[in-house]
Amino acid sequence: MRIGELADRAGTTTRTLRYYEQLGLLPARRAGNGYRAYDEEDLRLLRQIRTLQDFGFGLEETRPFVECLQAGHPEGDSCPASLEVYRRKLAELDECITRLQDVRAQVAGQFDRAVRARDGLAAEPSGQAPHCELANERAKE
Amino acid sequence: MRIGELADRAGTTTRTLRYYEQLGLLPARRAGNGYRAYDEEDLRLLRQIRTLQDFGFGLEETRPFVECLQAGHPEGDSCPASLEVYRRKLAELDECITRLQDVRAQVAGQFDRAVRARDGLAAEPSGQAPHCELANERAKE
DNA sequence: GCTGGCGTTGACGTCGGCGTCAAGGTCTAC
DNA sequence: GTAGACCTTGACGCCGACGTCAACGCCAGC
Repeated sequence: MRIGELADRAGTTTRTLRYYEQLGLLPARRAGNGYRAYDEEDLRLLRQIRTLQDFGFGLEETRPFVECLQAGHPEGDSCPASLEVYRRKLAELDECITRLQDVRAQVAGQFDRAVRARDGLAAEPSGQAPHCELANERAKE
Repeated sequence: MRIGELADRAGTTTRTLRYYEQLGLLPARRAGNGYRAYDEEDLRLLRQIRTLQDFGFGLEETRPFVECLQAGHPEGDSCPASLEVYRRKLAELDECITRLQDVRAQVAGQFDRAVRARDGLAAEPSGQAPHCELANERAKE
């Protein structure tokens, strides 16, 4: 199977596949003419990558899963390293969700206050600003 | 007040202030020597921007708030355009949170299945992959 | 006058995950 | 033999919000 067909079957593009190869994530054998040659197993690897990406995993995070499959294990998550990535991701998701809920509450508060102010009902002067950390992390220092 | 002092007082950098000016977000008057000159009102504008940024607003989304203050209103969210941004942001947050919770459930499911498989308990062969849309939106088409 | 600490503009680098173009090679069908 | 559908590598573009460097101007104190 050549690159175009694999891309089509996985619902992605040739550019993406070359990029993955460049990262060493999805290496390809070569045919005599220099064309990349893939097989059904590569399609599995690729699908593993895409599935994880759909979950928000970065490409580097998918690497343990791919290597696990390449090592001959039945599933990409049959290896300890993959499970560890799952654990880290779950923690990350929890933190992210918590932060977003926090932000949502703060924004809703600001919104309500602003609407009440607009309606003439001068509530508390709003005190000080909420000063959160928010979604796309600024919680560096 | 010059750019360095304003940056210090707002806890940001001069590069950031020049960038905001470049966007037309925080224009500066000029002293005779070409130095940017700011006053306390600019500090307010800047704090408004930073507060919203901490909530995850993009710079362009802060523009209505800044313009509202510049127009002389008591608060950045005293104007309809700002309230509209609040509304959009709340909807965006809700969607994002929902999606993340969805992803979290799917990842947790995968994790549990993998752990059970590892422990020898061959549960259902896992059927097909979850195939979600996930956090950083891939839900394009 | 000279050092040091401010300021100025301009331009390139960063991060991820590719898109898009350019200039060519390869293979198949007609 | 030639069109056109594939493939190759290389390189630049994009998004947002700045960081960082270069090369220079301005000003205060010694």
